[in-house]
Amino acid sequence: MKVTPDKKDIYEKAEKLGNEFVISATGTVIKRESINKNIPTGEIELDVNELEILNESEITPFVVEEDVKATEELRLKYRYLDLRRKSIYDNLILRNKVYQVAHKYYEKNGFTEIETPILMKSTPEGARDYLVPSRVKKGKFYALPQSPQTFKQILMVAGIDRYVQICKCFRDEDLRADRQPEFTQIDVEMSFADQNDIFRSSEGFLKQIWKGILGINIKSPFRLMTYDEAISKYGSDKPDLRINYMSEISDISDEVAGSEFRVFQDALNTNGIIAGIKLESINDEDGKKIEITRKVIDALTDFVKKLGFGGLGYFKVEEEGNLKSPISKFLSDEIQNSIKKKFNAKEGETIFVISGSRMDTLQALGQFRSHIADKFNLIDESKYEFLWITDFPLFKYDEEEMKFVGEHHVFTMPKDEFIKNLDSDKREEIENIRAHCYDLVLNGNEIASGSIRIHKSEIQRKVFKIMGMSDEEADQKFGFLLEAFRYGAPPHGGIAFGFDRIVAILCGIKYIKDVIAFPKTVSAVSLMDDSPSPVSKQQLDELGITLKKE
RNA sequence: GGAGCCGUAGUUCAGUUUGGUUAGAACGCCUGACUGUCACUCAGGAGGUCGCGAGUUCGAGUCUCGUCGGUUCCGCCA
Repeated sequence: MKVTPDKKDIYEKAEKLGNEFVISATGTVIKRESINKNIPTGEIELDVNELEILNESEITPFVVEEDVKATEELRLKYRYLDLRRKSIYDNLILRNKVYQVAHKYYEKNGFTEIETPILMKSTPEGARDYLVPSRVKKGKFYALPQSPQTFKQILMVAGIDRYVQICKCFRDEDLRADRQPEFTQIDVEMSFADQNDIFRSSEGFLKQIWKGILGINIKSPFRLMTYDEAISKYGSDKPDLRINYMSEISDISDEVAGSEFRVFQDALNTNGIIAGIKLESINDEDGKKIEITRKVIDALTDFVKKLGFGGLGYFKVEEEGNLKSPISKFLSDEIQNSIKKKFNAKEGETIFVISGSRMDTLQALGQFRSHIADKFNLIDESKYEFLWITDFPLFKYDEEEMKFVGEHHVFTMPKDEFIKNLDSDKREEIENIRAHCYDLVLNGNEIASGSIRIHKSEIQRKVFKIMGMSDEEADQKFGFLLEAFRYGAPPHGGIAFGFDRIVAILCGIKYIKDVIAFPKTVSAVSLMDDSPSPVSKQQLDELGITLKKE
């Protein structure tokens, strides 16, 4: 804008303008005398002949600028100011585009969007529910849905054979950078669908998103990996396949079985394993070789110690293929050679080894892999690595509660060959049951999860029974679903996408708060409107609620 | 429930290791100068419950304990 002092009234008004004022200016667009190519409108300006201040702004609690300096706390309290920043605004615009792709894609493929209730029955399985007291039925409560799971299954029974909904889900659990107490899912369910039908449909959806929003053609079908393979090779059920210069995990229990090394013997004697992962020779940004020094090893040892391991074994492969390691003196040449062979280890590479119970060891190596990848920048950020993880266990044994709990959710169909194990009372046979259950992983993030569902009440009852739920209990909690299955329920299955996480990845950010207009803090508080908040005694009385004194 | 980090002008931070005079800087804000700025510049100025509460001490922003808030991770999240 150009305002010269000869236009006295306007000049004086313009002098009063401050940051975040809302104004209306009228004038002639003219070419700038001094062109500034750094700003979009840098070649023109407005020669103002009318200026009106529509609304003034007080001094803002923080300066609204792209490179924001304020803490997250302040930004959340004054969310409307933070949302004025282009980067946050752009995230919401992108989010909107993903909604539109979802509506169009599923509409085009014959899906019907149907809303399911927000006030529903509390289901005790899974996450903690957010509860809503009933005024009319005092002492009774609704729950906010953890997901519309039971309703969408009922819709299948009702003959709505393709359902979709972009819906809010609520889980009263502790939060993380990628977890909010309320979050958005794209919830999908199809009748007469097998796993492949769900996969093809979901891949088509994600292709549309990536094409429409990033202009990237992603390849499909996506890679498949069973849960067991993911755990044994990557120590995680959501491996990040963008990591370079690191080998898969190898179990070397057989190779070192004959060694005298106490730590290894202890692991084997307690039914554990010895496993490791290899770091290839790597360079820093200047192309200089990164040495795995004593200092580096010490830091990595601290890392595995924090995970509950006694220590970290390592072998540095030197020239002529010798293994340099504090523990090589315990290992015969033969054993050392077989380790080298197992990892196909070459000069300049380092093999890291830990031992313990199988699952703990593999998962620790999985975390170790991510940790190294972060530390040495081994992640190829240009890639989008989609991966289906399939064949999850149906149950896992909860040592604390001394009972089986659903690994995915309780409505998941076991794979055919394991149906007979539902009648077993052996822990191992129950744990071996694999389910028609799948997660979609992108760059190490779980972005969707689903399963083929149980559509027969007798199988559902068996599953409930294994989880320690009697028929009476099952009827009380899920009777409506079991009953529905008695009236010709079609086979069905579905998936739910983590909408916030997908949008965050598309925006290239790690934290889902910045793709949500009004997010909550890690203690589930909304700093802007200060919720949750106390309510009046009258409100509580109407609900028949008395607060306990602390 | 557990662990780590953070909390000092309006804002972002330094100062805390090793307690010691009047708690500093930058940006922002206010006043003035400047007829071409666009991270303006220049001169001047205001602005502090060092999150809160106890304790130790002659003396606490600094040490101890507790507490509140933010954040990251573990547990948890069918």
